[in-house]
Amino acid sequence: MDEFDRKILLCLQENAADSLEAIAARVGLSTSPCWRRIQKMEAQGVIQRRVALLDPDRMRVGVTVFVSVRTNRHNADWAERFCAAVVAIPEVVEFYRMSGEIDYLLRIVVPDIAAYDRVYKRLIQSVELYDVSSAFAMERIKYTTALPVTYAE
Amino acid sequence: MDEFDRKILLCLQENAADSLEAIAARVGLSTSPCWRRIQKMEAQGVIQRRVALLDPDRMRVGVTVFVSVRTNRHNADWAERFCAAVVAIPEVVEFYRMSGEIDYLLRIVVPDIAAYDRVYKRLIQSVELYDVSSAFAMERIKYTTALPVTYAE
DNA sequence: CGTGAAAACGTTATCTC
DNA sequence: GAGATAACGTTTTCACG
Repeated sequence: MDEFDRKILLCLQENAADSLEAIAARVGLSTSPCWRRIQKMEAQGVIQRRVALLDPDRMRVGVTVFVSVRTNRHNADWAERFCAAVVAIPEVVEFYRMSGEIDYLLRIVVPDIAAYDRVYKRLIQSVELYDVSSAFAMERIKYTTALPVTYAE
Repeated sequence: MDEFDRKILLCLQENAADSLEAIAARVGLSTSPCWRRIQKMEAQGVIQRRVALLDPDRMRVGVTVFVSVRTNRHNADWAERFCAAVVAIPEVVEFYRMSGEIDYLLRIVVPDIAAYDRVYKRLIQSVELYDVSSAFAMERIKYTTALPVTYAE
């Protein structure tokens, strides 16, 4: 991956609605090679897909909660049921298995604390959990879907 | 916002590359009213923008680290300098001011632990921090940019 | 890689019912 | 809201330098 590809990815990560012509102009290529590069990166799976980003406040999910989960049930069957239950909750937008003290970390978006409580109850009744702790975000200072392009080979 | 709008948003959050015709067919409208609804939601700012999502592994940023920051400097000047420094780091993809024990939470993406250490050093030399603790994600079980549409009015 | 051009396709806008 | 249509722009493919 060369400088041109990296520039194309920077553009597409910022704004995927731009025309091919506009992208080509910005990266310093003509449309044909620019188009060929985008096709190649889509075929390779570097570019996974294009999505629309919505305004959380206007969608009434302005409250972000990070939920740390600890378990005492370290077996595959439990993990499978827990993961399936969490993935099915639409308010859970991120879900990681962690190293260290905390076993799982969830990011949840809801309109208010009452709505969070309903999600929390759904969570704890899905499977047995050892410890669940919630931390509320007061302010979203940075949120980007754009990955750094500097490490790509 | 009615059921049609919500269905349109579900589609666009999944795949913004689909043609208007395909979206209209899926939500059960003809192209004209579907197009008008999308235009309206873009004008209102409900739909913020369209972006390309890249594969983290192929971009060599497969390692996700959550960094919890505590400070003893609770003044506006410090906060401004800290936020400006963090926002400028491309590896930081999410950055929240939190309630409770932790003052700030960052999500950082890097290729490996050595690269994380370089970001960590950049972070701690930017401003004085009371406590910084890192938690590594072992597995990304769910990650979506799609907000739940059920709360929108 | 670049240019240029043609065909195919999708979008936008308008109008009628 | 549906459906039709026309103008317009973009995407895609191609041949050639």
